[in-house]
Amino acid sequence: MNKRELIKSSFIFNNISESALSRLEKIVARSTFNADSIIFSEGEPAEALYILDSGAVDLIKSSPGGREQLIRAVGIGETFAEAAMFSGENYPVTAIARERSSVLTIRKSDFLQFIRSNPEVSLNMMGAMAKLLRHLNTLVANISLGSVQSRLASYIIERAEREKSSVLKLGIKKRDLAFQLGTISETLSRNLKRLKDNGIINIKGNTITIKNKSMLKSLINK
Amino acid sequence: MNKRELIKSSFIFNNISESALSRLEKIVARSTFNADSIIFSEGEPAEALYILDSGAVDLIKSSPGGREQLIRAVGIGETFAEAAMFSGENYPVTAIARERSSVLTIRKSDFLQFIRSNPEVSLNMMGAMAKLLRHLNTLVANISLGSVQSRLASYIIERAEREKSSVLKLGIKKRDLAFQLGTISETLSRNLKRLKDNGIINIKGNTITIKNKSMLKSLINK
DNA sequence: CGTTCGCTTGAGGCCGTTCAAGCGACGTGG
DNA sequence: CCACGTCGCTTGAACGGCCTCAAGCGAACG
Repeated sequence: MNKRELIKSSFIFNNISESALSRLEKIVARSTFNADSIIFSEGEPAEALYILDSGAVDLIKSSPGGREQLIRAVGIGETFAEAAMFSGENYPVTAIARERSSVLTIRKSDFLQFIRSNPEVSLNMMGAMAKLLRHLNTLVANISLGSVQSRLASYIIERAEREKSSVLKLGIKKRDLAFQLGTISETLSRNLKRLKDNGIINIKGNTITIKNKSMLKSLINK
Repeated sequence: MNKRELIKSSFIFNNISESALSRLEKIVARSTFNADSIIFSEGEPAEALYILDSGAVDLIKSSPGGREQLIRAVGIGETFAEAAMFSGENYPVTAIARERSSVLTIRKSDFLQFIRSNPEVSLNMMGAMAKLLRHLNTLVANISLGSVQSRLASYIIERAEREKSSVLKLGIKKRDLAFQLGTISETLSRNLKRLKDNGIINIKGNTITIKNKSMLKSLINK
């Protein structure tokens, strides 16, 4: 997509005026990252706000021991590194491009100056941050209160409802799904088997078929 | 504290103009909650922004099974229910007054209208939300990547550094500390014992003395 | 002096991890 | 075209962390 179109289609610059859009174009840069490359690392000085154009970006936290936790899978048109704009000096997470990805960047000082004269962008920004807060709230609850079984159930239900189908083609490796659920492939494998053994779903290769949606729903938060 | 003073001392209305302060006074109400009473519940329609005046308020998520996870212990002068102002219709968490607490409330519509004409408040609000995002990021990491031992170690280190002392008077029941660390009193008890047995800390009643700070630090994120 | 409260300690069990092995699909080179 | 490697996934065995349930114990208090 061309830069102008992309800016307009992003959540935070939605419905922006033409004149503001022109000013924005001057302070927005585009850059590209290869699969598995790091866009920024936790603890680095924060310099820019990012908007995902194409590809896939994960925000993760990692422990000294090498374990990782997915914080957010960034959607296309979404911003990331919002918190770095308004508090602290460093990025709180690491951003990794999972596939070859194109992003827009706005330098922190440029962005802060820009929103001063565009209060409607502030409102959008607060909307975006509020959504994130909600996301993180439920993430905390999912991790601490729910089992892998429960997180897997919500994942399947959520995707089924989004795609309005009871047949899901995963589209990602099970290893990556496990990571997204905060576990490892062995554990995911065992949990899928359990759901299958209980007659709740069917699995064939990379495809899951929901056989008993209400039982699946009843497993959430257990 | 009187209302005017309190508003001025809160983070998001810091350095506000006199005229704005006068307008604020008209839309701010004060209310009081007894210990262990619920201020609002997760899922309820969100009607107001809150500022903690005095007392102690916890924001929690609970599971159908009755388990709870502390999301945030609200500090005095801090706002809560920010996310409810800018996204969605419902509160994402439950707010409980742990002691008798006094809070200021601003109705959602009043607040949204107010910030439109006070862009500096928007900036403060974004600062507050950004801090929260950071807090939640580290909370997720702590819960999912670290053990109870690790969370306990960070808690002790953090308090010791804040209070600039290697002797800590807990000031809360161990049961509540356990909850704050996302565990239960038995597990906390065992972990304190382990630290003591390893010569890292000393415990006498409600007081912890750090004997080996570097070893304690090395346990964080393990 | 007995009850209650907060805390500790023990026994047992569950969930999820690690380590290790097996297995089918697939591709490549002999 | 087959043999052999790799890759993604599954399955088993063992282990460990944390929870539950239950009991014990000292301090505070009526």
